[in-house]
Amino acid sequence: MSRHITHTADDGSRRMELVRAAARLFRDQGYERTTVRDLGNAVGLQSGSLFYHFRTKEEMLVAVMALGITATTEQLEDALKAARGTRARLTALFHVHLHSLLGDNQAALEVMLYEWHSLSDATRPGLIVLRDRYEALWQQVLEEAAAEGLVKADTGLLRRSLLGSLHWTVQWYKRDGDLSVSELADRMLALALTA
Amino acid sequence: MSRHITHTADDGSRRMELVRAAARLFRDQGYERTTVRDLGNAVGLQSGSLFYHFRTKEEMLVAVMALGITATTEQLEDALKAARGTRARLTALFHVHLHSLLGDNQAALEVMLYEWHSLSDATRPGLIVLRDRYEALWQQVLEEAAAEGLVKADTGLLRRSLLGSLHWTVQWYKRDGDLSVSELADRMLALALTA
DNA sequence: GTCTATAGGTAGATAGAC
DNA sequence: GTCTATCTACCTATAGAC
Repeated sequence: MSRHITHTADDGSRRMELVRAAARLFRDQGYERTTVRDLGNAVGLQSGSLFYHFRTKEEMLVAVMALGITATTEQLEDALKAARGTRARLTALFHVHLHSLLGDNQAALEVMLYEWHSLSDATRPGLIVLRDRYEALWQQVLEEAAAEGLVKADTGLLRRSLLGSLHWTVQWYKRDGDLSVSELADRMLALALTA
Repeated sequence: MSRHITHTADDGSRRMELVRAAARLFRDQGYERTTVRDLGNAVGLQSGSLFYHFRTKEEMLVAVMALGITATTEQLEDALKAARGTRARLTALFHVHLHSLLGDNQAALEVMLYEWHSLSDATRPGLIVLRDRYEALWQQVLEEAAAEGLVKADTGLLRRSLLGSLHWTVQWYKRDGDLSVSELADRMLALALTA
């Protein structure tokens, strides 16, 4: 009765376990190179059994991506509510994003960013909605900051540039180095400030 | 006798034709989803005939990537030589990079940036050398600019942030919009300047 | 829910004729 | 150099037993 449900919430826990395993595999090997046998092994199932939980392999990719962007959006909403003042909200943008991207067991957002071309045309629009909701939070804070002169006024392009900078960190940041994620967030914010 | 040569220069022209077609297909569909039959069709060959020119499909990917980064490096070297003054050299960084990434028939650099995980461990080091040579040019100019107070002093992180911003443009820039590549380069440079 | 077994398709690569 | 033909391997997904 609960087969093939679309939502990504923490239900049956079997499904969620699969999504988390898929996130790590898709990030490390790429979606196409990850086989359903790999996915089964990762959770101790035969490959055929996966299709009780998901209709197709692509449905797993969509679930991973949706998890990545919705979880990050929720974290950002909470952090923004707690932040007092524009400067604190700017800080929240950078910290939440980088921790979601580079923190432990945080593969889902990276998959969301780097596997767009593996999606079919049918599934892309739904994820675009989720992405736009996240970016709208950024846009609001940036406009507020620009009004106070904290950042430059070209906020639309600034949003895209900053998000690009942050997304790219997954390509070079080494967790075992001496730069912590929080330090990195602070230094990247400093680069964006006008003063 | 000239089978399976490694260099990417404009030799036989057949090989180069293949590399250019592969660049477009790899960019549009991704490396894994592009079949050797697709590649053959694109140049009017049967799939088996490709393997006279390249030992493996991956060798084609490496050729595409090497072309993308070396061609861009050469263009940047030329532009930097011609530029008078630090400000002009900064401008060259942004313009060359974005035209190489977003200009007509410029798929190779994008493949270089977004298909790293499709490379085997054996082929990656060679491309890293080429990438580092390109980024070294950026680093030099940024340090020069920082010394003059044109950009912030955290040049290592600045280089990575700016390159991330520029790389990400392929995800949202629309060539048929009203923003030209040159305008975009100028506006992105403006965001990076301290004043 | 998970298993075994396998259908049905397509992938990269090779061999030998021309 | 390119073609035809094909090998071998592996892929996603399904069927039916338990």
